[in-house]
Amino acid sequence: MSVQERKQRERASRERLIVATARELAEQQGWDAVTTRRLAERIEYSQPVLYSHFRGKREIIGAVALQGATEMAVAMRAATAAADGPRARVTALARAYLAFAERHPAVYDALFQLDGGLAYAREDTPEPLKDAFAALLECLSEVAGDGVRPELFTETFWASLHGLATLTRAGRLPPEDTARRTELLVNRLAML
Amino acid sequence: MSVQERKQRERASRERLIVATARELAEQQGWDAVTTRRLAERIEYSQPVLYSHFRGKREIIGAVALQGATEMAVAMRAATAAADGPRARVTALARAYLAFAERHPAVYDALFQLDGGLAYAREDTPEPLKDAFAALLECLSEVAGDGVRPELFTETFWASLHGLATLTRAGRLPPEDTARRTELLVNRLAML
DNA sequence: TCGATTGTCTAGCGGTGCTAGGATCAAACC
DNA sequence: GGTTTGATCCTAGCACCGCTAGACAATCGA
Repeated sequence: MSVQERKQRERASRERLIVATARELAEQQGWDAVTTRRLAERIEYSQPVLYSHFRGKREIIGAVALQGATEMAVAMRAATAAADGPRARVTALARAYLAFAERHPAVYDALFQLDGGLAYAREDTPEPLKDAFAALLECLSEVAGDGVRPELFTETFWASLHGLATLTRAGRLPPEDTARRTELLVNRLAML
Repeated sequence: MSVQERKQRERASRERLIVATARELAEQQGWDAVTTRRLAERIEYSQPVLYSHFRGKREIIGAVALQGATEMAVAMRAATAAADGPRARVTALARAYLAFAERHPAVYDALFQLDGGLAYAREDTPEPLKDAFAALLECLSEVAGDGVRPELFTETFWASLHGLATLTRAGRLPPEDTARRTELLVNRLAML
């Protein structure tokens, strides 16, 4: 029995290696550079091995996205926990969100821009994704304002941050005024 | 001379055909389906002909984006012109923007999601792009509020709409509440 | 009429995601 | 202990991608 268990462990470890390598490659050179050939070479296995762990490239992106969601939730909670009062919390959240997107562009893409084959905003949504949304919700609920469903407010606030993050990174918005735009968003959207 | 002119006309006409066909194909089956081979087949020329008009696929996307920018500017101005008062104008603008993104997803992608090799938010930004932003600016200036640069307000409002549009279309936000989110955005961001 | 130019095509390069089928090797059974 | 069985992994290859070199035909200017 112990032999089988060892093999299972090794298999699980190799799967983690694949995800970590894919993520590393994506952060270094962008997702376009993450080809099955390059990925296979880096983990020192042949291409078909990837397909014994994942259905295809899409699922690998999905795996990176799930990892990223967990980390994002942690980052959001850490940022808000360190802040005092609703206003400071929302500001910290917004800044932390944009910082995460800027510092981990590949993970952010896997989460919100690419197709990782994951279900969002549904009952069968994977737990890490639900939890990342919950982390936003926890902070934003207290500033949603009267008569506005916290979920709806969170979605809207999140979408605004997402727009800022993506347009800035794609060179559609000049990066200098990011802080001022963020401030404007917080001032106007949050009911303090 | 007239022969040369005729040839120039024919060449220009073929270029329009390429852009129109690329756009059509993208609207029907998504940009992934727009391959140089398929595109060449549809216009009934060989692949290299495309490269005598455009440097590559990226430039074709860029051409579709410029077309789209012009149409978007027209659509935004039409929507705001038909509305009475600042509030109605902003609401109309927001709805028209999201409607445009939903009805012309491929054009929207070419404009704001894909790399068409265009410069944004700079001096050398192509005129259609500047004008599309100007169309937003015209409407949003009057609700920017005191002490807020209209350009900065427009960028922020635009980014929020962009976030809503992309997250909704990518299945990250449930589509049912789009109207309510839009309403919330207008109510909070615009100073009426 | 003859070279030069222009326009277009066929064929092919190196790359992509993905898979069929064969080799290898360890565990299980007689 | 030798044989069979099953899991594991790799080589090789498919159809497709963006893009381009080089051959060929048609047209133009002298």
